[in-house]
Amino acid sequence: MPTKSSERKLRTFVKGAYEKAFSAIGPRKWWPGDTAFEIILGAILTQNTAWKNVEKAIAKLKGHRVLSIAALRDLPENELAQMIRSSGYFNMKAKKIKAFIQFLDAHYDGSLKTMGKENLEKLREQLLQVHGIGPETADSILLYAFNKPSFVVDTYTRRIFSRHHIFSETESYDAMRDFFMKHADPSTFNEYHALIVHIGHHYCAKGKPNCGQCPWNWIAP
DNA sequence: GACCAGGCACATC
DNA sequence: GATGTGCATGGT
Repeated sequence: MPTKSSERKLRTFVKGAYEKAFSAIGPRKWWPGDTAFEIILGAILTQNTAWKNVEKAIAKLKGHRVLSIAALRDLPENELAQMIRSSGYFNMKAKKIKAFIQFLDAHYDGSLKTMGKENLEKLREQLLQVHGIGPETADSILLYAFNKPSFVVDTYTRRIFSRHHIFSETESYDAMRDFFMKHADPSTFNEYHALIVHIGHHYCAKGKPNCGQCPWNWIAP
């Protein structure tokens, strides 16, 4: 149980980190993707995968003119898997994409527009029931495809903020999400996560706190 | 060749 | 509830 003064420090760090990062780096204008559906596909395809490999997969889908709900609904799973090879785990991800479309058809008559009218908590609960959609993917979809204020936590969030001793390296996903939901401004959730990913690319995967190479000055007071 | 990349499901203790 | 493992390509 954090004390009131430590709580205040954390809140200050969270707000300050965003402001520092924003002024150091500038707006990221995320998520990269033209439509809500493309964002959802990207969220699934980027699971534990470098974005560059996802771009190739999405380009291939576009090239075959199957980057739409209707086209992917009819495309056999094994053909879909081959098109998204570059994103890795392609058999699993093809199954996940199919599972999402089945969910959309079953609950929202295949309409993302209808789906977007549902409230955040209900949607999150439903998304987490879909095969292949865990907390990060669910929050990415909610925040970037549907503009709902659900903070996205990822491997970089854990890495960066644990190195700054804001929370432990083994902190649970929900605890970290709750932390940002409580301490950050909802209107910044979108940019905040985008900035974290940008910063994360500059933090060495292994490394001690303040190893001298990671750009601490981007967020530290 | 090792390690990493914007996770998740499932088995087992 | 914590811990371990399979999934897989592509860049450094």
